[in-house]
Amino acid sequence: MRADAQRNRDRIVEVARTVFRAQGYDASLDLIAKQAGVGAGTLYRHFPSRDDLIDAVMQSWVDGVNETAEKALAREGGPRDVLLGWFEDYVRLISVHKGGPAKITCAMGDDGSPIRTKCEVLRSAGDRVLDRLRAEGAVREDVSALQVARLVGGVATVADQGELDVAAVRPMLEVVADGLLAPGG
Amino acid sequence: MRADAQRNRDRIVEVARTVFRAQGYDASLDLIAKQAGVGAGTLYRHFPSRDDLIDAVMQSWVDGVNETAEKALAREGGPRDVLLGWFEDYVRLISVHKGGPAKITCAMGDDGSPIRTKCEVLRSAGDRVLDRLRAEGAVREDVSALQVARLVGGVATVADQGELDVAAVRPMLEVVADGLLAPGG
DNA sequence: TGCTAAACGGAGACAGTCTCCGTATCGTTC
DNA sequence: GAACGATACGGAGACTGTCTCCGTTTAGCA
Repeated sequence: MRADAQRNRDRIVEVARTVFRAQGYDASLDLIAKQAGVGAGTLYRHFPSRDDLIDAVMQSWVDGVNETAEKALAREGGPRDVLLGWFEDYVRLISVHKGGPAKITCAMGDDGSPIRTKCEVLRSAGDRVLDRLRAEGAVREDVSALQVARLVGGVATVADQGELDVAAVRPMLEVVADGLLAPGG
Repeated sequence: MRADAQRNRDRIVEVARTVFRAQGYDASLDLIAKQAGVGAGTLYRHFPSRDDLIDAVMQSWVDGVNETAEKALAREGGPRDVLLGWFEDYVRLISVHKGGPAKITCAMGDDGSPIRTKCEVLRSAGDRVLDRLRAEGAVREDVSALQVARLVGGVATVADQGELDVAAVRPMLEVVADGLLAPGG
């Protein structure tokens, strides 16, 4: 890639990050282009669709995910605490940007999504946490990690769109956690 | 209201119902106006915001909700079956239109929402089901009916946006049900 | 220094939202 | 049944956002 192209691309992503954070993922792309000091054509050449831009914005964020999963695994306490801790972190992670929970949860399991790679990181992090708990026999076997991600993602989506605070989210996560710890069937 | 105004209003709602069902709640309002044979001004006078129109479209649908709750209460079987039956019906009810789950779940608990009245019907139906199960001591007390509605609504939202089928939704609802039946705390 | 492939950028086509205001219609009153 | 005021209509058009096309510019190589 030519040096000027790289420069422009970087600037677009940087501007998009701030704008998305402030206005959500449906902010005007032309505005982002203008703020980045490039033409609309340049933005669309680098990022043919909105999702492609979102994917780029999320790149740095991904690193935090794995770190968080490690933290969850290292947590003291019983399975319920580990699970709840991870759920809360997970919700926080995917809620960094407004509209994020819906975007991510929706893309999860959709192999054609432009943000697929980001979802995989999240999923494999979730897998690690669940696998450990399953190894301890603490969590029911008949629910896949993908379904857990969707459940918790659903809670996060509702919280995000309804602008609920942490206190309102916690009890819902408890229900999900208890449902997973219960024998089920 | 003048007779011609009433006629136009009715036609707009009828057209909107079909268009929303086919294209989702973000269909073009100008198109709906055109199909109803009225000017854009007429549509916007009757329904200042999109949500006002959605509210009107949902009116007939509300009647089905109470009926469904009665059905759930009359269901044979233990608390788990009653709960799961209601959850599945609930998801089906709010998923009649594409985008419905997010719209409804989001408005739930928001007193200023134009579709507030519709949500209340749903909530009171859910309350009746939960109250009966609580009276039997089958369901934990520390989770409100609103939170249950949000949990199940979250599942429905994810299913709607990710176009999941019933088979994928069922296990998630089971987790929620088991979480509610579990002692918790 | 000159050349060419690569990249730029912004005008403009298109689509959707929403308002404004001149025009038409209803229904009431005499 | 004619006249009138309140009510409602409708569509042009201002505005905003998306996305493309193509003439112009520039980086990087020889």
